Amino acid sequence: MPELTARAALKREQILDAALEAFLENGYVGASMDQVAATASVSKQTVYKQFADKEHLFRALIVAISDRVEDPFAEIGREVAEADDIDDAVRRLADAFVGGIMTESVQQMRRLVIAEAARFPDLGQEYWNRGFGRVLPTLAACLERLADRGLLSIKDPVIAANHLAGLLLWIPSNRVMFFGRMDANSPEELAHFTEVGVEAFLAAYKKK
Amino acid sequence: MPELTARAALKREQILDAALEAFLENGYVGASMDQVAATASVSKQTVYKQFADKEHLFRALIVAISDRVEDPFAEIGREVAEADDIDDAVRRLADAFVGGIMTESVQQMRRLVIAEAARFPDLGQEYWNRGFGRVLPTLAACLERLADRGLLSIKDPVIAANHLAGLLLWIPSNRVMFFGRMDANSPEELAHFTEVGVEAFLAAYKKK
DNA sequence: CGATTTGAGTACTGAACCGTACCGTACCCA
DNA sequence: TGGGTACGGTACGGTTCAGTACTCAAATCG
Repeated sequence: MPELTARAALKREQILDAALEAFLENGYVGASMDQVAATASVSKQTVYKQFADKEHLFRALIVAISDRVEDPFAEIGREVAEADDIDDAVRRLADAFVGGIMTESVQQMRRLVIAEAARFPDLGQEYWNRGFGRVLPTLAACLERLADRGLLSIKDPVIAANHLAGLLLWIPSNRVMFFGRMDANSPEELAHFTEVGVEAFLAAYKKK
Repeated sequence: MPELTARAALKREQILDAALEAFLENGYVGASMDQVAATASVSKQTVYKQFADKEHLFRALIVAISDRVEDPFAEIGREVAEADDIDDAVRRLADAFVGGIMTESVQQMRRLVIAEAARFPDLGQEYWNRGFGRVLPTLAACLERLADRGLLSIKDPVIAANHLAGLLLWIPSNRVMFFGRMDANSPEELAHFTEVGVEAFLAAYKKK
């Protein structure tokens, strides 16, 4: 593992930022290494010193981004798991969930990874595992705890977590994916979809 | 509207078939017109006689495919709407729905359109409207009829239809999108996801 | 301060590809 | 049967782009 100098590490960040921009805008094939180097204010020599070729750059980018996905639900999850008002608890969980995922950057990455999943299936796997694969168990654990406390009625916590995600995200996520624009959902619509999703989840999973 | 000779129409079909294959495999930028012509067993001259350029070919392909989406739920929808056993009715609806959508061709097109939605936002719209936009109202109408007959409890039929779709498709569709392979879901898993999705939908929307 | 490394800028090579042009053949219609 | 059109094959011009090479200035280090 070659230790990078501070300067080299900085350049590397610049290159990855530029690569993110280029790949998001034009896809893997459409993005050019010249464009990346120019946007990064760096020479191609420097790019190719850090990354063997275009494919290595792309892989490094996806891995770096998916690593950066910190789990913002760990805290809200722990907190909500001990709440007493189940309606309010699920609602807060849903707000945090939707707020964290229906973001321009997350949705753009989602589209990019999907678009290249046929070319780089292992990267799709990787991104899935480090992204959703990390927040979903947290969500599931939270729901399981609420079930143990007698507030929800759940057979399979992972399925329940997926159902909550599907109820909340199916509509707005599809819109962004197909319409190609983040503003496919107005904030009011997003709030509405979240609300009716929460209601459906509670109707299905709330302890009677 | 220039009338096409039978021969020209045949060639056109061959070209569109080849274009579908090429674009699915390599995306818009990655697919080459030479490849399309070769796969179609046609000269480039013929390709460019029918389609002004690559973009026109792509647009024509997407429109042709989305037009081809006949509504296979109209019949099953009408039939199920008058059923008496609500559990069985929803289950049959779900089977038809999942069976019709979790198909290799549908999922591949879905990925392609999503991948190019940033480049061709209007095509994403078009595909959405002619695809989901046609089957979803059918589903909603069916659910509404079941609600009118006192078997379901539904506020907004379109939302309910979307919730059913989300419960059924969120997991397997995401798998295909990210894993890049259709066999990301075994038939057993697919059946399981469908079953638990139906159960959750019934728990949420069945008339008590 | 001098020597070595780093990197920006740029030019270059080879390949791929879009769109066009040309040629010779097969088919179609009068 | 003969003239014209459609078409397959192929070659070509122009452009883009990945990856390499080279020059020279600037930063780093002994």
